[in-house]
Amino acid sequence: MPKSAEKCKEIRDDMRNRILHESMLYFARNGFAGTKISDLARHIGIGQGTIYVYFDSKEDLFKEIHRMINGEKDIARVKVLAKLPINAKQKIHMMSKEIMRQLEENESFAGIIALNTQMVLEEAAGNTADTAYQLELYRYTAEIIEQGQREGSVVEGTPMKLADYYWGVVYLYSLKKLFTTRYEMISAEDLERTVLK
Amino acid sequence: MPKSAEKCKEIRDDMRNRILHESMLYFARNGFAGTKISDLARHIGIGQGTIYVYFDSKEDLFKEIHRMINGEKDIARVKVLAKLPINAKQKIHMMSKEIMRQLEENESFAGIIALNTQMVLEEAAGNTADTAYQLELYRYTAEIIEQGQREGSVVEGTPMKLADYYWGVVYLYSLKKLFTTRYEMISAEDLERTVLK
Amino acid sequence: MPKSAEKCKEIRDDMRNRILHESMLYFARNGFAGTKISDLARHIGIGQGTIYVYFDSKEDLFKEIHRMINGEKDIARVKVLAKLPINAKQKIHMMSKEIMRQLEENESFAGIIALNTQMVLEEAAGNTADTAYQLELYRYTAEIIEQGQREGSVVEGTPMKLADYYWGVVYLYSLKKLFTTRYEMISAEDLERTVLK
Amino acid sequence: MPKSAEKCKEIRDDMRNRILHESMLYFARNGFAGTKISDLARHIGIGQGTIYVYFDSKEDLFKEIHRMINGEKDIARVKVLAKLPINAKQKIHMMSKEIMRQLEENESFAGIIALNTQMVLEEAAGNTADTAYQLELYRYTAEIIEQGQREGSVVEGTPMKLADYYWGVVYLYSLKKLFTTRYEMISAEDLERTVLK
DNA sequence: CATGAATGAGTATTCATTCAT
DNA sequence: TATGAATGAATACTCATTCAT
Repeated sequence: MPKSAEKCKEIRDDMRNRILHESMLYFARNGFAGTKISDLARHIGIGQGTIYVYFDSKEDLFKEIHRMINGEKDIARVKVLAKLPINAKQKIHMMSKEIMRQLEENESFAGIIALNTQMVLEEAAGNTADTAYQLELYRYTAEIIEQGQREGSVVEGTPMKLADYYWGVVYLYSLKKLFTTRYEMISAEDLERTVLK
Repeated sequence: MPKSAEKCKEIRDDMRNRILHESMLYFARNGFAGTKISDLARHIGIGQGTIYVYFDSKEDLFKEIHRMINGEKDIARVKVLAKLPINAKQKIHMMSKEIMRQLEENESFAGIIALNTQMVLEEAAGNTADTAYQLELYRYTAEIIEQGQREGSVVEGTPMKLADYYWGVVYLYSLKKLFTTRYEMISAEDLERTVLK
Repeated sequence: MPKSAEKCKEIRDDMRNRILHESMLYFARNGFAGTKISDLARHIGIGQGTIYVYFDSKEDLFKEIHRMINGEKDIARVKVLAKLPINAKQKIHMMSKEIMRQLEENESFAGIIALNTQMVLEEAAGNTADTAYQLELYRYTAEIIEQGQREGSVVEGTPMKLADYYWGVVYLYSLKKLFTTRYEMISAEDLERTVLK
Repeated sequence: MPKSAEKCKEIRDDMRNRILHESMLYFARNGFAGTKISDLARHIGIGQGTIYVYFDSKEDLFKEIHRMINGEKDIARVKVLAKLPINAKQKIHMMSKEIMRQLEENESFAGIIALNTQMVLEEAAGNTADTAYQLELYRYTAEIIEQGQREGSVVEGTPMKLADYYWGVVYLYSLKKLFTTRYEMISAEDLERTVLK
């Protein structure tokens, strides 16, 4: 019965993605050690056992979340941006606008950023494969910054340091979004000021 | 022959402070859930039981750390700064220099900032008493920012939002200091750019 | 396929009662401090964790055992007895026969009496709610004794003191039943002699 | 310096006896497992370490208490009583009076009886040496009971069972004395009724 | 000797994981 | 497949014992 098999696969994928998605925010908020499977399951609204139908272990789930995050193509945008034949200031404008929009509209964005940055911070021994993505993102940003420095629109300093600073602030407001309800979001201009003169 | 009561008290106070201090950095690095008493004790170089001689529970220890942090008087400096008869730009210069210096030299500073900000982020139901301190620090900073806006040296925006942004960046680099060894610290100028025109 | 809710509830109730029952005898024999959860679990034939699925703590389990004991309705029998239109001597005969029979046949009876009396003995600060039950049992016994004194079949003395004495002896032989294997049980007549002329 | 050595020994003995004595009541009340060395030391009013100057371990202390109890000569009295050329009823009268007096006046008596009986109840594996004493006491009492049965003043039944019953009641009121403050003591006559017609 | 701070083996409790239904 | 009751390894906490003062 190919039809039902397909349907089945679809249902499975739906559940898997639901767990993956809901878990991401939960882990981002509570950290790995601070997340209990029982709490997570209740939060998702499924039985504890169900998680183990789709993932081998808590750690496996966590890794899969990271794999999913890294699969996201928001990197592509920055990559494209870096290659465009416009000046750095404009690139930074566009990038900052886009980031603030995502942070506002896309519920998952904050989680993705938070988990990603936490991973980089922790430098979990040898997780080079995962952090590679982050570095790539930073590298493209640094390229833009370097261009800006040549053009005189960006402040002096190691480009990588400045890229790191820029994304650090994005991380900061991802945390705020994840944890608090009452806060005033900074503007794209505030964000840009990390690097622009 | 009973031990001299004074000596005893002194020994107790020393050990208590030692635990409190060493634990702060450990908690800041690993989080509450991620900290095992056995590891913590080994890290401090004492027996597990010793921790329970001085604190009722892991949670109690964590609370006492926060109480200690809040007892710190770095607030006083900002308070004083806010009242000085100089312009806001200078105040922000001084404050930023001081912060970066502390971050560089004082091992505990990063831990204090990190734990404090995490606490604020979590705003765990009714922790109003504890977060009050943070707000005070923010309030004085906001005052300086307001002054700067009147003087034309500080960008537009809600003063509290900008103060929050400023200290957010300090938090960011406290995390870097706590978690990573290889990173380039931003300069006082980079920090100032969050609020200065 | 979710387990049927009914079935679940039933399973849970069964296990809870099993733990409650088996623990009662164990606590009665070994006391609260003398009972290790690990031993208790092995004795019941379940995992240690299972106990914590049904009870919050060792202390909670102990309290629930007492609550269960107090819920027993052996009191009802004495209450009924006290109201019957027969003479006190007969009442005491019947009651004593019944008690000795229970002690012989019902494995739990000794445990119930032992825990109950221990509770009364300890009068743990403010346990008034729990000891109330015991007092009720004593009160009805005292009523019978008073009747017997009017009828001339019961010895002189404060009725409550004599009721206390009577049940004290029941406690005594509950302990023997719980702790020793080689002993000669007293007869209903021996028991009656505590109060009958 | 023989003088000071003597003095020293005396001081040592005083402390040892103090610990032994105070511990007896504490153990009788709380049981072995329920007694913490720290609580016991505070109760006696000495440092925890001091106990270990005089006793090897908690268990050693417990054993020494039993050794002390068994060294008591109240047995002698019953032994003498058993041999006197008077009738059993009188012997039982005298014994009961004496027991109730001790229970009233001698603070330690209740503790001695309680610990002793608990030991017998627990039949601590192979503690035959210790329980032997108890059995001796019971044997003499059983002799008196047997005499009483021949004389017609004592009820029928295995003499050892009746002796056990008699001393069981003494144990019962030792417990009351140890644990409660508000209770009415039974009279010597009440006690006698366990065995007398 | 007397003390009480420090300790770690022992005990209570939690939580990721398994498995019968 | 989905469930949640059961589990025991991991973790928090206690307490008998040691030892420097």
